[in-house]
Amino acid sequence: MSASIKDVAAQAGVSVGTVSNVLNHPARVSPSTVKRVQRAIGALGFVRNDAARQLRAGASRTIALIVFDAANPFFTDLARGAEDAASAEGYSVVLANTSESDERERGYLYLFEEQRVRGILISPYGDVEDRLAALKGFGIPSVLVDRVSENERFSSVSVDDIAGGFIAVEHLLGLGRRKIGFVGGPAGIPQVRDRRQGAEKAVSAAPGATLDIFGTSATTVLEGRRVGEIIVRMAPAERPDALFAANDLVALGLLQALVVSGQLTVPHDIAIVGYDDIDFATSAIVPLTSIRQPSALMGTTALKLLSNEASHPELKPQRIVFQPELVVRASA
Amino acid sequence: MSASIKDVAAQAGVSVGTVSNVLNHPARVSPSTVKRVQRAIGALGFVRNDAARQLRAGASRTIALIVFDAANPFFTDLARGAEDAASAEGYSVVLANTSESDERERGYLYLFEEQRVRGILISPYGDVEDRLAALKGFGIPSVLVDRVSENERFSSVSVDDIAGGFIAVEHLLGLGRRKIGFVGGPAGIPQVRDRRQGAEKAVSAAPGATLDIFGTSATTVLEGRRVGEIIVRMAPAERPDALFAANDLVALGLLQALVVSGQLTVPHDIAIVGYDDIDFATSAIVPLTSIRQPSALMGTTALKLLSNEASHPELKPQRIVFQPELVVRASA
DNA sequence: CTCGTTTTTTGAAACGATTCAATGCTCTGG
DNA sequence: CCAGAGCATTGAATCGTTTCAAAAAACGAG
Repeated sequence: MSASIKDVAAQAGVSVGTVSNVLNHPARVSPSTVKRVQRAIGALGFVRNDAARQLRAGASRTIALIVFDAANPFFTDLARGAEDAASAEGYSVVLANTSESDERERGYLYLFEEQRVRGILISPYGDVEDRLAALKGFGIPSVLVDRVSENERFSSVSVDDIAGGFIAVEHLLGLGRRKIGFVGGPAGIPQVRDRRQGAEKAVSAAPGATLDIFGTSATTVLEGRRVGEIIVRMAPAERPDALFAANDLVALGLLQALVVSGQLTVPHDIAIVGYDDIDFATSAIVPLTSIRQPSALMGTTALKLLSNEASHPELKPQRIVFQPELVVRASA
Repeated sequence: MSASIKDVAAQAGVSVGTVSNVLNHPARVSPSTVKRVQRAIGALGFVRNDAARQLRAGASRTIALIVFDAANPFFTDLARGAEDAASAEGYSVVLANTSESDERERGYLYLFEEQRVRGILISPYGDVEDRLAALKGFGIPSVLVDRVSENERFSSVSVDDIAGGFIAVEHLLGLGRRKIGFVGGPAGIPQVRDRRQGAEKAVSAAPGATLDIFGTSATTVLEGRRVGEIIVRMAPAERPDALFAANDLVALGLLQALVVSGQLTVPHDIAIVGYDDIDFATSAIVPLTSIRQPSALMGTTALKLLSNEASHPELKPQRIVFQPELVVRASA
């Protein structure tokens, strides 16, 4: 259908080898030939067939980024960071969204193995480390983002979520709150687990403070709203006076439910702290106090790590941990 | 590095042709052989090399979705719709974000041509129709989303933005507002142009009503905030009493600026209507009145159209237009 | 047991690029 | 004028699949 390197060679009156050299090693070819070949390329509208190139050369210039919630601004920020770094290094990033589905996550890993991508940036949802290890064996490295590798098998770029949970709840305790609620789930997700653990640590250091757990099936606005409605209906004596949400989406959902109820005000009756400090946190009904992660920087860093490992497979996995930061606004 | 079809053939004691048949036309192969080959595949951890497959077979099973702002929830919703439809039809969707850059948009188009994707779903930012037409000539069809084709060259799935702009401003006029401001840009983007045009239509039908234009360099929260600060500083007599924002991100930015100033309340002093009805509109400081687009449905529809054209290239371009819907909340 | 038919399997030829040893040039110094 | 060095170019081999004509095997009917 479209022109091949052979057509270009014929048009320019040279051999296919020369055309390939113009494409890949222009210095090896005389300037006049380069010009002639480029004219032919332009005339025919020739575009390299990446499949053929990859088949022969072995490796592609594409990096896959797999996230479990592409709608979460934290991940879109992270993706932007990764893309910026990628285009600087000559890679392209394609994004895959698994929508919190183990099955889709496996599906995309399989697809990217078929495509022999140069590397994988992943914020894992399910249990995929064994799978990633197998891929590494076949020459496809991965870097985990927003999660550390269970046994140091992979490089990772993450944030100290335990510290994040700790400073969030410490802030609430500092405001005099004692009956803290943690809202988030599923419990299996490391981010959720760590943030909760940090919260527990802070609570156990404060005499008289308690931590109630409100589980969610996903960290979304919808689930936050659902839990918020439950909290609104609780007896005043049992109700928490502060909530720490596993991320800002959940926090926004909680906020909505409380405000809509008309019975509870934030932060007076219930203070709320979120996590991620997404753009929308600022423009919430009650601007959200949140824990900031350097999302774009994490993306950039992860991509650089990956690109490094792609060219030097013998490198030892590196673990990079950023520190989170409390951003105080109106909600707590 | 990884096992090839040849290794599988050797392991199973059959020819490569048979292995290929097991993979692609299992019915042609005897059940016992199928089983033997599958065992070999499992034992070796064989995964098809997509580059080789594509090279020989010509077409891939990947569809590209190119958007200019992946952080905009409207596009993530649309992407989700497209992905759902894609997995139902056996395609995979990879997402590319051009971040409102002509250059990146061209770069991704080139990449996807190199990769010979099966089709392209694009919400164009720059002027790319000629480029897309060339791709179509090479057997790569495209469908435009959230934008119609200038001269019916491509199928498109869009919303009647003129109608959307009209009902937004009509609503503001119905509230008694007369000094309307339109906030959005760049003016070249069709979505912005049409919404503004609809606004103008509504204003010109209302005696005594005026429309001021406040340009932005992008439809982002940041730009909305910038314009909001300008509006706060305007002399009361000159200030609009209602704002229609080109999308919800801009509207949220405006809202932030007005609320932060402490001098103007929404909707009392200034009413605001946004566009897209993103999830976060509900949880805004002042819940946002907005124009809803059926984003996920648009994604699904676009993908089906594309898949159709991929298998029947002779089909005439189709234009599907959805009607927008006013969602009234507190801000107007 | 043979012949014809149907089903299963084979193996070589693509696909379009890259690579690299071999060849063809053009100079330069002696 | 020639040998030798240094560039520029060539063209065949290769990557891992799919495809398809042809061979082989299996089966049934006579």
